[in-house]
Amino acid sequence: MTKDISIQVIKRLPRYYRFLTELENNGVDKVSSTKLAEVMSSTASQVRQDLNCFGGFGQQGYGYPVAMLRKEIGRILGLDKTHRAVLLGAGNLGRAIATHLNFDSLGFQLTAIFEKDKKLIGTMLRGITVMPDSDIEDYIRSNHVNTAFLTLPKDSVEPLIDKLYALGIRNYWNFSHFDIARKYSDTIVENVHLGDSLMTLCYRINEKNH
Amino acid sequence: MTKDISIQVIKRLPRYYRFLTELENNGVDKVSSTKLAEVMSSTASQVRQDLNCFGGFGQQGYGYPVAMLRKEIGRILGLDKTHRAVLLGAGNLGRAIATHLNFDSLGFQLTAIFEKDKKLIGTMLRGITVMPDSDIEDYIRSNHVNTAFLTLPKDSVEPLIDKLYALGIRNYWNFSHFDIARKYSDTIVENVHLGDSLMTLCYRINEKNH
DNA sequence: TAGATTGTTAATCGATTAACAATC
DNA sequence: TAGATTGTTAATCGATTAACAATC
Repeated sequence: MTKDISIQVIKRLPRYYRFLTELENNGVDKVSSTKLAEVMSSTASQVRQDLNCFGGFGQQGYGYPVAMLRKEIGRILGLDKTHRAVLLGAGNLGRAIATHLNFDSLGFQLTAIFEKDKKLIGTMLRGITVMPDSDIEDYIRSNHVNTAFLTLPKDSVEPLIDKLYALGIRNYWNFSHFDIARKYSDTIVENVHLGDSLMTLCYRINEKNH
Repeated sequence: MTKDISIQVIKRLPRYYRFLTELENNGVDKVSSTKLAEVMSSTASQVRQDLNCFGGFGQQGYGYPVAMLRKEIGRILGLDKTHRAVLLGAGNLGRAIATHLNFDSLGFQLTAIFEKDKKLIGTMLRGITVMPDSDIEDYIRSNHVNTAFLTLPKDSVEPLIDKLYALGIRNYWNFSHFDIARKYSDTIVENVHLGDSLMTLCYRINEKNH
C-alpha cells in the first residue's frame, strides 16, 4: 500500500532502470545518489526522494547496490509480469513497433497482429502472421489479452474502440490522435504522439534563435 | 521578449493546436476556455493562463476566435518556419518515421536519408533515395541542414554524434538511448523513448490491479 | 443594460531542493 | 573512530487552481 506516486516519479523510473542496467553490464556493483543524479541530469536529493517512494534500498555510508536496485525497479515497474497484447495496424508504424522493441523485457508479450489491408494479411512480423481485421473479436474472446497497441490513424481507431472496449480491453498504447481516455475514463492509456514531439522540438529550435 | 515559458505549457501547445484544427475543420468559429479545457481534460483557468503566456487572444464575453487562435499557436510553435532535416537510419523505425509523418505541417522538411546497410541504400522513401552513410559529411557541408532525426541504435549513434556536432548540427530528434544533451550541452534534443513509454504503461496497469 | 467570458492577481497545492541527523 | 552517504524532515520554488474585476 504505497501511497500514490506522482506521475513524474514514475516517468523517471525507466531511465533509472536503463542506467542501472548499463552499470550492471559494466560490472559496477554500487552507485551513489550523486552519481545517479549526474547521469539523470538531476539532483542527489531527487534521486533519494524518488527511490524512497518505494523503500529504503540504499545503505548509509555506502550507496545503492546496483544489481539489487535494478531488480527492484524492474519489479516496481512490473517488468517481471507479462501482459498479453495485440497490435492493430500493420502499416509502416505498426511494423516498426512490432519489430523494433523487445517486448519481453518491457512487461509485454505481443501475441497477434491485425490489419485491414489485404496486401499485408498473411505476411510475417517477428514470427507472427498478420491476420485480417475481421478476426479481432474471435481472437480476443478466445485468448487472454488485456492490452492493445494502436498504430492506426485516428479515423480507424474511432469505430474500433467501442468494440475493443466491449471486449474488455482496458489498456492501450495509443499512437493515434483519438482520445481514448476521454471517451472511456476507466481505461489506462499511454499516448505516443510523434507529431507533438516534433512540434515541441520546432518550438525549442525557434526559441533559441529568438 | 516573452519571459521563459515552462516546458509544461509548451508540451500542451501541440494539443491545443490539434483541437483547434479540428474545430476549424468542423466550421466552428469561436471557443471558450471552458470548452477547450473540456477537450484538454484540463481547467478553464489553466487554458487562460497558458494562452496568456503569449498574448491576449480572446475577447471578454465572447471567447477565442478559433481560426485566429489556431494560426497564432502555429506561429508560436514555429510551424510556419521550415527546418531542413536529415534522417539517419532507414531501418524499420526510420522508414516508419519517414513515411508516417507530414513534416511540412510540423515545421520541418526531410531532405535526405542515410543508412549503413547496403541492402537499403538506393531504395526510395517518400521520394527520397536512401544514401550511404559515408555521404553524410559531404551532404551536410553542402546543404543547409540544422536538424538530425536519429533512428539508429545507441551503439551507432555514439560514434556518429561527434561528427554531426562537428558539422554544426545542434538539433536532434532522438529515438536512441544515447544521451546527446549530456555530452553536448548546447544542443536541443527531443527524445522519444518508446521502451520507456511502454514501461510506464506496464507500471500503470499493474498499479491498478494493486 | 445584463450576461458572458476573458485577463490577471491571489491562494493553494505539489514537486523539487536543501539540510541534517541517523547509521553503515 | 572518522568518513561517507543514506533516509527524512523542512524550506523553497513553481505550477495549478480559484476568484474576481475588467470589458465586450
